[in-house]
Amino acid sequence: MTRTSLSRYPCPIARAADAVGDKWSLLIVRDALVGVTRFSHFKARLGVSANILSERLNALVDAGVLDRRPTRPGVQRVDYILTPKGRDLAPALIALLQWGQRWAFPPGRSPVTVRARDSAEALAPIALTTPSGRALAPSDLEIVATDAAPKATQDSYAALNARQI
Amino acid sequence: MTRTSLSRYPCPIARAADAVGDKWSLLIVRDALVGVTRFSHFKARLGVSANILSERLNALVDAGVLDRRPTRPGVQRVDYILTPKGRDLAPALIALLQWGQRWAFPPGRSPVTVRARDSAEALAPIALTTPSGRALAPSDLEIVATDAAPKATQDSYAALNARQI
DNA sequence: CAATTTGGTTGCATTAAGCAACTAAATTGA
DNA sequence: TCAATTTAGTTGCTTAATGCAACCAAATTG
Repeated sequence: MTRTSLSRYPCPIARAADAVGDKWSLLIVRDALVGVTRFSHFKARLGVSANILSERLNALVDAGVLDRRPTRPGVQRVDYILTPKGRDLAPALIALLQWGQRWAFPPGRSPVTVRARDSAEALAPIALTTPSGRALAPSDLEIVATDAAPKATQDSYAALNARQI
Repeated sequence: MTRTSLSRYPCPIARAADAVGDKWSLLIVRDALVGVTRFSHFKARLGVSANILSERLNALVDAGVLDRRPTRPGVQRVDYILTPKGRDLAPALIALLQWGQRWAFPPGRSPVTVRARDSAEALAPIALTTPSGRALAPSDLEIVATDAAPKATQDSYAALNARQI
C-alpha cells in the first residue's frame, strides 16, 4: 500500500501535482520566489516542523525545482535557490494568489499585492488568451489528446469533448 | 496534534492551498473543468479509492468550489459541478498544465494540448504582464503587504523586499 | 574559545491514505 | 415487474505520513 505517485500519469497537471501538489511544497516555492533561501527562515515563516521541511526540501531538490548552493565556498551550509524550472512556477503560483485574493478575502482586503519592482505598476489579472490576444473563458477551452498520448487517454478525451455542446 | 490548517493564514496562496493544495483535489477540479460530473467517473479516471474521493468531494463542496446538483428532479443522486469560484481556478490549473508540459515531458511530447473550442486555436502560454501589457519576468515581481495585513506580515515583507537588489 | 544559533536527524504518538468488503438506492434488462 | 446490475457511497482495517519534542554536530557570535 504505497501512496499513489502521479509522476508517470500521462497528464501534465498530474505530474505538476506530483512535484508541488501539496500544501508545504507550494508554500516553500512561494517563499523561495520572494527570496527566502535558508532552512531556518522557511521554518519560521511557514510554521512547519523541521523533519517535514527537511523532507520537502529534499523532494523539491530531487524534482529539480530547488538547488542547493553553499552559502560560502568551503562550508557545507547551503542556500536553497530556485532553478529555472522552479522559477517557471511563478505564473501558476501567481494565478493561485490571484484566486485567493478574489475568493478567500473580502474585496480589497487582500494582505498582499503583486507589482513590478521597477515601476510599482500592479500586475494584471492572469488571462487565458489565444496567441493573437483574444480572451478565452474557461468554458471556451477544450483539452484534447495529442498523438503522444496513450490510446486510453485519447479515447477518454474524445468521449468527453463529444459530450459537450 | 491536528494537521495544520492554512485557512486563516494572511496569504492568498496559503488559503488557496488550503482549498485545493493536495493532489486529489487538484485533479478533481481538473476533471470537473473538462466536464466530469459523476462520482464513478472521477473514481475511474483518477484511480482514487472511494472513501478518499468521497471525503475530497465533500471538502470541495464545503469550500464552495463544487456544487451538488440532483441529476434529475426527485432523485437524490447528484452531479458535481463547478461553482463560479471553482471555474475561476482554470487559470491556475492551466498554468500548472503548461508548466507540466514544459518540464515533465520531452519537448513536443505532451499528451494533451489546450485550445479554443470554437476555432481550435492554441492557447497562448500564460504570461505575467502589467495592465498595459508589458511582460514581466518572475524576478521583476515584488510581493508587498497592504495595510490589510497584520503588522508581522508587513514587517516580514518589508525585510524581504529591502534585502533584494 | 565558550555560548548560541543553524540545520538538521531520530523516536514516538496521532492522523490520513489505501484497500477490501459491504449496503441502499437507482437503473437496466427479460 | 421484478431480478440483476450499477452507482454512490460507508465501514473497518492496515500502512504511511504528519506533528511534536528531544537531541546533535557544524557554524557563527561575543
